[in-house]
Amino acid sequence: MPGTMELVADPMRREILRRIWETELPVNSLVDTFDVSQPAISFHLRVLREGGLVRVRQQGTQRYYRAVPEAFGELRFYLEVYWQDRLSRLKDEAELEARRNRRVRQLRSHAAD
Amino acid sequence: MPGTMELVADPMRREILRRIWETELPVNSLVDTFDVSQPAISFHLRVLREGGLVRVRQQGTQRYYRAVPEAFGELRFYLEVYWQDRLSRLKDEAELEARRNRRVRQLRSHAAD
DNA sequence: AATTTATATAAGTATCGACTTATGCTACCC
DNA sequence: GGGTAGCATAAGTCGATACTTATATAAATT
Repeated sequence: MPGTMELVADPMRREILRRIWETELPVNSLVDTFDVSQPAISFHLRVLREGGLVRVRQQGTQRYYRAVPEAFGELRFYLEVYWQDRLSRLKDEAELEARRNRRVRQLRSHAAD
Repeated sequence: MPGTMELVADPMRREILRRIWETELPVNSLVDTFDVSQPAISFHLRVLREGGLVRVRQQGTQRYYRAVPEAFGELRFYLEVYWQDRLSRLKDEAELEARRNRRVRQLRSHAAD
C-alpha cells in the first residue's frame, strides 16, 4: 500500500489525475488519449482508487472517474510543515505583503475621491 | 533522468533530505543512522545531486551534503498552479485573512495607547 | 436470451530501481 | 611514501511495478 507520494510519482498517473481533476471522465476517454492498453489504465485507476485519490460513479456500462482534491492535503503538509520550507514561507509572506500594499493603495485612492 | 517528483517519492531519500534540510552533514553521519550500506547512501546522494536537490562541500576527506530548498519550487508549482488546486487556495486565503485580522487588531490596540 | 459495449481481473513478462559486496580513488596522518 | 579514513564507483542480485494479451463480468441493446 503505497503512500500519496509514491502514487503521484508516476507520470502517467499524474496525467490521469490532471485530466480528471476538474471533470469526471469514463475510462475509455482516458484510454484513447494515452496510447496504452485499457487494462493498464484500469490498473492505474484501481491503484489510485485504493489510495483514495479518485472516486468512481457508475452510470450504465460506463464508470466515471474523478480526482479527490482533498486527498492531496498530505502532500501539502509534507512540503510545508514537515519540511519547514522557509523559502516557501518567505514567498507567501512577500505575496501577502504585496496584496496588503495593493489594498492600502486602493483605500487611499478611495479616500481621495 | 527522473524528475523532482520521482526523486522525492522514495522514503529513504525523503528522510535524507529532511536530515540535511537545515544543516549540512557528512556522508558517514547519514550512513550510521540509516542501517543500510554506505554505497546505498552514496548512490541516493548522487541521484539527488544530479537532480539538483542537494549540494556538496568537500572539506578534508569528508563531503558535507545539504539540501537546496529552492529546487523544490517545481513541486509547489505542480501542486498549486498546474493542478489548479482550489482547496489549497481557499486555505491560503483563509490564512491570509486571519493574518490580516490579527494585524488590524494589533493596529487598533496600538491606537488605543 | 444473445450480442455488444465498457470495464475489471488474471497471468505472464520485462524493465527498473534499491540494495548488496567488492574495489578504486583521494586527502590526511605517521 | 605507506597506511588509513571517507567516500565514490562497479558489478551483480532481487523484488517491485508498469506493461502486455487473454479472459471474465456486468449492463444495455436487439
